[in-house]
Amino acid sequence: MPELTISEVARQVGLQASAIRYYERIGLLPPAPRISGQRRYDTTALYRLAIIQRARQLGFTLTEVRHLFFGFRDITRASERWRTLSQRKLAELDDLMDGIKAVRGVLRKLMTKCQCDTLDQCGRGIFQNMNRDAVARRARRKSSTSGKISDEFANLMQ
Amino acid sequence: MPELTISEVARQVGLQASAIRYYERIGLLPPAPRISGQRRYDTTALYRLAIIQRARQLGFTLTEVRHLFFGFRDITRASERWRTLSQRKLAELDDLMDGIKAVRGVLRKLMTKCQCDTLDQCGRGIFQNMNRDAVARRARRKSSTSGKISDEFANLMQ
DNA sequence: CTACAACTTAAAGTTGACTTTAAGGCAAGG
DNA sequence: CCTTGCCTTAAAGTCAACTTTAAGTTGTAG
Repeated sequence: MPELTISEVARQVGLQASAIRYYERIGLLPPAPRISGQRRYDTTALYRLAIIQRARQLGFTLTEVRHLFFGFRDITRASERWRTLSQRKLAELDDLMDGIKAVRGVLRKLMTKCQCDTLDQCGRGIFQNMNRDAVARRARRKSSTSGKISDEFANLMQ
Repeated sequence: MPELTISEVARQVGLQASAIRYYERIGLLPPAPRISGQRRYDTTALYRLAIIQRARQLGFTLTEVRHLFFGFRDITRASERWRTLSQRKLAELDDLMDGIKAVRGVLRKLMTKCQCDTLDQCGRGIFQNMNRDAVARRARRKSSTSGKISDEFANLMQ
C-alpha cells in the first residue's frame, strides 16, 4: 500500500489537490485516512479519481458521477452503469448538436444576407421577425417544446 | 414616441424587467430617461433589446454583444460587425462540434466495449490508459493544442 | 385615508465546479 | 530554535447572466 500524499495523487491523475479535497467534501470520495492530520491515499483512490476525471471529460456532471457511483443497486455491473449514463448523455449531445447546427445555419445566413447599415435597422428587422414568429407560433398552436433549444443552447454556450 | 414602461418593454421583447435593468447597469443599454423615477422607453430601445436577445440566442456572450455595439469604429456598418462576430462564433461552434463528436465516439465505444464488473476495474483501466496516453504524448512531442478540446468541452457542458 | 400595483435601488443570492485565502499544524534540516 | 515546505480547515471568492430580496417611492382607485 503505497500511501500517497494528496499532491502526489493530484500529480498522477492530473488534478489540483483542492479538487480532490472538494470531491471528498461533497462525498464523491470516501474520507481519506489521515496520518498526523494529512490525507494518505492508495491506488484505489487513484482509480476512483481516474473515473471522475474521465467522466468529467465526457461531459458528465458531478451529480451524474455521483449517480454512477451510488445511484444503482450494489450488484449492478459497472458496464451497465456506464451504459445507462452514456445513453442519456448521448441523447443530450444529440440535442445539443441539433441546436448548434441550427445556430450555425442562422449565423451563416446572417453573414451572407444582412445588408444593414445600422444596428437600429437590424434591430427593427429582428424585432419585427420576433413578433411575426410569435404570431405564427400562436397561430399554429402546436409548438411542443419549441424555444427550448436556443434557451438550452444559450446556457450551454455560457 | 410611445414612452413604454419597463414591464411593457419586457413583455414585448420577451425578457424580464430585471434583465433590462441589468443591461442598463452594465452599460449595454443607455440609461433610460425617467419620469418620476421610472424608466420610459421608445422603439429604439426595443430594437436594441431585440438585438441583444437575438445575439444571446446565437450563443454570443454579453461581452461579445458589447463588442458588437461599441467595439467598432462608428462608421463600420452593422452588416460588417455581424460578419466579424459571426465568423468568430462559427469557428468556435465548429470546434465545439468536433469536441462533441469526439465525445460521442468515446461514449459509444464505452457503451459497447466496456465489460467491467466493478468500477474499480474500470478505473484501473482508465488510469493505465491515462498514463499510457501521457507517455505517448511525451514520446511524440508534437501535440500542438491537444487536450484542449476536452477541457473546453467540459467547460461548455457545465 | 388607505390600499394597491408598479416601479425604484443596492445588495445579496443562484448555479456548478472548483480555487483562493487566511490562519494554523507538523516534521525535517541546519 | 528557526526556517522551509507541505499539509490542514472553514470560509469566501470566481465566472456569467441574471434573479431575488428588502426597503422604499409614486400614482391611482375606492
